Amino acid sequence: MSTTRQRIVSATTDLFRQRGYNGTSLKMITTASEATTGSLYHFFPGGKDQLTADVVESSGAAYLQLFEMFVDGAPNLIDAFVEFFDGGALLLEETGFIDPCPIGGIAREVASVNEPLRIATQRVFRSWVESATLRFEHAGIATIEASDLAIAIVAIIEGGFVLSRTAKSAEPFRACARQVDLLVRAHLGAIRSRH
Amino acid sequence: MSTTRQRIVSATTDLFRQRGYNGTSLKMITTASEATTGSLYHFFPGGKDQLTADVVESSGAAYLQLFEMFVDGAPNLIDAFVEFFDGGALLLEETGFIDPCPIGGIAREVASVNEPLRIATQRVFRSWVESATLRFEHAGIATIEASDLAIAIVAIIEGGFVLSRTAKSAEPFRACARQVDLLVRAHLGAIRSRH
DNA sequence: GTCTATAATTTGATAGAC
DNA sequence: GTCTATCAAATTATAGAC
Repeated sequence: MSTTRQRIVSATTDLFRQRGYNGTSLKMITTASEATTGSLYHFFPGGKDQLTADVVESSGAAYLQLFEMFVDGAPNLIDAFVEFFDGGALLLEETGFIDPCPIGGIAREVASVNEPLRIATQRVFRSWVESATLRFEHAGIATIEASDLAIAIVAIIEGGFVLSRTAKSAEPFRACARQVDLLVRAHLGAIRSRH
Repeated sequence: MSTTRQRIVSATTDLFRQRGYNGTSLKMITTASEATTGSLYHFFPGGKDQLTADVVESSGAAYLQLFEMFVDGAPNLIDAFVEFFDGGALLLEETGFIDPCPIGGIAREVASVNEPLRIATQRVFRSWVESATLRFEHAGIATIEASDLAIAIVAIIEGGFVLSRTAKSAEPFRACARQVDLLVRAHLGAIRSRH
């Protein structure tokens, strides 16, 4: 069984993935979660923004865990990213190209106009970049290059989602996957060539 | 002198870059452009969405022209992208990290819920990818790889903007620039190694 | 914890005079 | 082409009973 609070967060996450932050009203959220206004404000006295911060935090943590599962469960970095991007492409297709990740969209809408939410999204991106950087370093890539690579991959995932949603096709995201593969190989090749 | 119509489109573009599509009201637009509701609906009988389509189309064309200017004016592809990304990083800093490009944000907000606007953004992205692909082919890169590379670079630009706006720092975008440099070199290097 | 009613404001859009 | 007045609906949020 799911609690009212969980239903609200889950419905909000789904709505944000389809319609974005400003495109989602509290009425849509209470309807989709079968909760009342009273319940929503009981769990989130800070209203829409507090609820949004919760969505950002929980989605961010879930994606971080998913990423680490892929990388730490794969025999090597190359395979890990192939699997990870394959999963993303399938998810896009299976869900009719709604946004796999609500955070980038929220980030874009709030970055210049809502400082608390901007900071919440910044924290999430930083956690992803740090996690990926650490894993690249463990694979032998130097710190600075590892950080650059991690940032670029997060960026290309975010951008790839936008292109694929816009085209209603997973092909752009798959093209991004192939270029990430190339890029990671270039970094790993640079290690071998130093020996 | 600027016409009323131009002021409306320009003000809307700026507001979208700061607050997104759903975050911008017609009231904000008429205030910022010093136009009245009557004027707005005179030039855009289709209302907000027709105005948005105009913003997408004109911004898309402007960026396409800017990109082609950089590439066709540079001695080679590597230099062209270094200059292009440098310009993007400076723009971010100079404008206080508002979105350099309104299209990606609109695309994300409308992709699943507004089919005419989704198609408008799709057309823009396609025009960018086609232009870049053509130029990569002219540099000797095979068609499929050229297309993949073009898509990945558009994605990384969009994603890099999001990361830099979220961090209020141009550093993430500059990290993306360095990885694009590496990636383009990898593709050009693959040509030389075939000779 | 949940419910309904409602406040106060803002939204996109229209009408019709000038 | 521009202006003001106005509409109907939707918005976030609060109050207070249960």
